[in-house]
Amino acid sequence: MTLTNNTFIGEYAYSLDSKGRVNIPAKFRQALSEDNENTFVIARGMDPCIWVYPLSQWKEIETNLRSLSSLSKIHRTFVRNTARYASPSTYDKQGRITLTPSLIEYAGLEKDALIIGMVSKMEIWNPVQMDKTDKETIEIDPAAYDELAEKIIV
Amino acid sequence: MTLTNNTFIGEYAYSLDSKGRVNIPAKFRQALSEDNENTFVIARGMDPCIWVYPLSQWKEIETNLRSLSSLSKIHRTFVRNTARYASPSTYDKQGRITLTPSLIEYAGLEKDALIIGMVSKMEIWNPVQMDKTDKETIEIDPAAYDELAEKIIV
DNA sequence: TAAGATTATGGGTAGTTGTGGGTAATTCCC
DNA sequence: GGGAATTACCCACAACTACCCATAATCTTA
Repeated sequence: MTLTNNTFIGEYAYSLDSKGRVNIPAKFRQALSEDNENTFVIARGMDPCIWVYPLSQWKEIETNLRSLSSLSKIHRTFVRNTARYASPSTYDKQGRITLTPSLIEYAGLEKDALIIGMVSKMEIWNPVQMDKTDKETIEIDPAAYDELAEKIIV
Repeated sequence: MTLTNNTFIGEYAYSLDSKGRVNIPAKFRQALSEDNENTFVIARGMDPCIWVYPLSQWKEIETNLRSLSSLSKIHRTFVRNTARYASPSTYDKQGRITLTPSLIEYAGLEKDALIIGMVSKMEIWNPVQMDKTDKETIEIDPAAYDELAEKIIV
């Protein structure tokens, strides 16, 4: 059963091998539309994890980045911080993508990798780090949730 | 895997050899469209680094520079500073371009060279200088940065 | 439940990439 | 115009990466 194109939900536990490869859940691969050419773009997440975009999604981000002028220091910095750690990765015959050493280090990945569907993209976490972040998040400001409630219906 | 034509993302650590040559990442070379004739234009960056444009991209910049009137002192200065240190460089069979001594000095390059994809162009940094600039960036106006982040959904 | 298909994980190999250095051609200067 | 210095082009090697195959575990289907 395939959900909407390029939409990812659910959580999967995989392992990172000695060559820096992780499996992409079969369901996620099936959800990828043809124009992605079996390719994702991996990048630094805002949290200590790796963000994985379908190629088509990333291209939209690139288009937006192109519209920023390098005369502005803030724009330059933003483009640099966004593009710098990003890297395309096509999955192999077995459905694995290769992560860069830089991103593996950033996310603190070791043997285990937790893959989480984030609807338009996915995240790769060290399970230990995920636990830690979960506990911190419990103390989220209720007022902030009220603000969110106005933007989104669940 | 090739992304969009003339689009550069990711970070690569290379070395500058005794002849002033640096490698262009293979992925970047593959992204170059045919009409660039294996040629880049190197120029002074706004930050202490070297900007490397695909030839076709540089030609667009030239067109834009033409539209600036020399009646304005700011325009004159901008055109002069931009054009003055710019120089075309075709990569050799091994994929390396030769940098000019003037630009090497401007960017403070020594043995190590950090190449950063900036979507429409790339930057060459001395890694030490990049670290320093990174730290300064923390003091960037967070409000302005957040505003950008809202315009561009990553 | 059994057989077949799919999925997750490990490892081998050939081709590509990054780096150093050598030689011929060109440019520059006296 | 001749010599020195610089530049452009070529070759070689080591390290790495992408691609391939193999196997075990899991899921699907008849």
